[in-house]
Amino acid sequence: MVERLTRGPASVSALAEPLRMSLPAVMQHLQVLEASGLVRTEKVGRVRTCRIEPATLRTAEEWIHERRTSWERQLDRLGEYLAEHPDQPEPRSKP
Amino acid sequence: MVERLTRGPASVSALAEPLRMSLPAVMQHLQVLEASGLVRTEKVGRVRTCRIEPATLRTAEEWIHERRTSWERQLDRLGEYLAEHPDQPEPRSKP
DNA sequence: ACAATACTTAAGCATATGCTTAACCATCCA
DNA sequence: TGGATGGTTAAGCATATGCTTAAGTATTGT
Repeated sequence: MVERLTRGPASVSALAEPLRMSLPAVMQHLQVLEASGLVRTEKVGRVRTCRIEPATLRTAEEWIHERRTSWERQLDRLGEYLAEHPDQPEPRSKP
Repeated sequence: MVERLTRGPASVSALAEPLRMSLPAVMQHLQVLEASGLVRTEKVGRVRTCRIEPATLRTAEEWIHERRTSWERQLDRLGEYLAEHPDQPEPRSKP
C-alpha cells in the first residue's frame, strides 16, 4: 500500500482494487498509517485522497541509518583490534 | 531490541533483562529477527551471542530511500506545474 | 427526487501475536 | 559429581490483528 502511494496519491477504492480487499479493510490500514504519520488523507466531496508524508518516511530512514552506521563503526574498531592482536582474545572480566 | 544490539552483541539473558521479559519470550523475538536476516546468533558453550546483520539493515534503509526520493521527485514536478499554471487545476479525464 | 457512487460504522469471527509458566537439557565450576 | 547457570521446548492463554458482511450516511449525476 505504501509502495502504491509512493507512485502518487490515490482514492480509497483505488487502493483497495489491486489488493482485492474490501473498503473497510483498507480504511483500517489507512487509519494506522495516518496515526503513524506516514500517510495524510483529505476528503473532498465524497472521495478521500491519500498521499504519503515523505518527512515521516525520512525519519524512519534516518533511524535505520544512524543505527546501521554506528554498528559498522564498531565492526571497524573490532577489525582494527584483531589486526593489532592476532590470536588470543582478551578474556572478559566478571565482577 | 534492535536498538540494544546496535550497541554491540549480547547474550539472550542480557537482552531479556532491560526488557523485563522471560527468556522464552526473547527467544521468540530472536527467531523472527533471525528468520528475517536482521540478526545472526551463534551458540558457544552454553551462551548464545546475538549480533545484528548491518547488510540487512541496509536493504531496509535502501527500500525506504528509493521510495521516499521517488515520491519527492513527484512533489517537485507538481511544484513546477503549479508554478507554471497558477490557479485553475486541470480536470481529470474519465474514460 | 432518485439512483448510483464512495465511503463509513458496527459487529463478528478466525487466526496470529506476545507473552507466561513448568519442565527439561546442556555446560560450567567447586 | 552435583548444583548453579544459560538456554530450550512445550503448552496454554489473553488480547490484537486482519479481515468479512450488512447496514448506514453523504455526494453526485439524471
